[in-house]
This record gives sequence, structure tokens and C-alpha cells, in this order.
Amino acid sequence: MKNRGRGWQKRLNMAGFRFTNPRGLVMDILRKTEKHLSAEEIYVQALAVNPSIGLTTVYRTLDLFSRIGAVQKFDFGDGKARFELIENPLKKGHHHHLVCVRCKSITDYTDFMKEELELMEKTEQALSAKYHFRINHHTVDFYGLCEKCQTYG
Amino acid sequence: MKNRGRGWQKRLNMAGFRFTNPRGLVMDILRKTEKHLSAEEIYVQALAVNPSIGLTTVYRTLDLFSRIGAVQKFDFGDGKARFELIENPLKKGHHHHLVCVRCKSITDYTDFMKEELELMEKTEQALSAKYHFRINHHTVDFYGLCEKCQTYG
DNA sequence: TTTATATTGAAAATGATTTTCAATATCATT
DNA sequence: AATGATATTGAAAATCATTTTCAATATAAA
Repeated sequence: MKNRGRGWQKRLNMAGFRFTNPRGLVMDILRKTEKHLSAEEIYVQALAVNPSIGLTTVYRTLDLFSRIGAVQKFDFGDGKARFELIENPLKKGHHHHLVCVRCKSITDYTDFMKEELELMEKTEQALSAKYHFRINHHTVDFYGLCEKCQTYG
Repeated sequence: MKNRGRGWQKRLNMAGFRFTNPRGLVMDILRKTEKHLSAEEIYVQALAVNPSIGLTTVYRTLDLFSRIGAVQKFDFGDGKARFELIENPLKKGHHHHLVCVRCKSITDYTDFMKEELELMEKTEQALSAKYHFRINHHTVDFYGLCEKCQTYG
């Protein structure tokens, strides 16, 4: 257990928040996974390390991380939100989704990421200026039917 | 009250569904609005025309329309889903969103739509082929802070 | 019409997320 | 390191959008 979250500790403190065990734990879990986890899934993983952690705290932590721009919350329409660390979009890890509207499966893809990012950055700048929006991240999701659901649809 | 939904009637029938008053009503409401309405909002509007309609039916209808690819369901992370008719992306009406993660406000934009659509279509084709996905529609959303929330954030 | 059944509305159930509140942990300051 | 102000926590209860149940009703086809 190295210096887990030292950088985060500072960042939180500067924003007026405290660095706590549950927050470090949630951050660790988000760092280790490549998937979009639900609050419940994060909670279960957290329990294994700290059996006294509460689901409520996980929700609160994820909300906090979202608000300070560290975490991205996804709603794919299946009733539960998913969370991912926001990384530099240029880094490996940035991806978009194919969402099956029937079975709710989610497929990540990274094809065309370079071209897409060029457009997104350009768009982002223009939108920021025009709408005075401070953009933090973006999503690109395609909705439709996965192979299986086309067959059994 | 013209031939409201005649085309839909056929389309529904062919898919094995019946064309009913509530379904026509919901379709009418979606056609008339330019905004992304919640189920509750659609329900309230429907009540004004048919006071006996139930919220349950509105939900079921929206779900049906989603499944047959007529309606797009959005989850912006504020706990309630929004619905919009899916139109030909080339037609006026297609747009994307700026979502404020603090006040949850949603700003539509149509800037760069042309360039974006070119990329999206190209991407769509490639993704369809590679992942055997039948893509119906897509979303592009930017998340961040609106002007107000930057100030009071 | 008649018939088979898809659809509806009301009420109850569900399930993810939020709120409440007293106990506890953290950070800045002694 | 001990102290104090207060941010944070966990458990239970509350919310609230959405779904399920089920008997009554409306629709499409014969």
C-alpha cells in the first residue's frame, strides 16, 4: 500500500474536502478497473478491504468525485449509474460505447478515437466560447441492437 | 385531428402491436415538442387530452417506442429519463447536449452538426461491421459547468 | 358481431439513490 | 501529541422514478 492517493489528498484538501479512508478506497478501486462499475459493484469491492464501509458513503464519494471532475457518471438507461475515472482523453482508456437497447449490454470501442478527438476538441473549444460552458468531458454513445438481439429481437 | 398516426398504426400493426388512443396521444405530444420531455411531463400533457390515461401506460408506451426505434431515451444523470422522437439525423431537430453536472441544466446545440454527422456516419458504418451492431441512433454529450455554476461553484 | 388477446389503469411493489442524525474521524491549531 | 471545530461516516428511514400485478377494457381479425 504505497502512497495511495497522496496527490488526491492535496487536491481534496485544496477544494475544502478531507481525505478519508473510504474516499481513498473508492479511488483505488476506480483506478484498478477498466470497466464502468456501478455504485453497488464498487461497494462490494470496497467491503472486501474495509468491512465497515457503507453503501451510502460510496454514493456520496462518487458524487463528490463527479463534482470535482475526477469521475464520470454514465447512465445507459438500465436504471443504475456507472462510474469511471476521467483520464486524459489522449491516454489509453478513453473510449466510447455501443449500447444494446434490448439486452442493455455495453460494448466499449476505441476505433476512430483519434479523428473523433480532433473534432471533439474543436467542438469543445467552440462550445465553451459560445455557451460559456466549462467542459470537463464528453460521451459518444451509439444505441441499437447487438448481434444476439438482432437475431432474437 | 387529421390522420394522426396512420403511418404509425401500420408500423405498429406490422410489428404485432395495436394502435391505441394512448399511443397516438403520446406520439402526438412527442411530435409537437422540441424539448426532451420526461415521462411525467408527457403524462401531464396527455392528461389534458385524455383525463383517464395512466402514468403507467405512458411509461409502457415510451418503452415500446424505444424498442421499435421510434424514440430515443436519454439519461442525463438527474434521476429521470427524457424522451425524444428519433428523426432523420439530417433533418432539423437533431442536436446534442451540454449538461451541467451541478445544476443539471441541459443546453441543446447544433453547431458543427454537419462535420460531426460525417464522422458519425463513417464511424457508425465501421462499428456496425466490426461489432455486428445494428445502430439506430447516437448521442454526443458534453459535461461540465454552465456559466452560472462556474460562478457559484 | 364475436372472439382471442393485446392493452389499459390503479394500486402495490421494486430498487436505486438520498436524507436524517447521532457517532466518529480528520485537519488545523495549540 | 493533545484539542477543538467541523467534515464525514454508517445505519435506518425516506424518496421517487419506474415496474409489476391483475382484473377490466379495447382492438384487430374472422
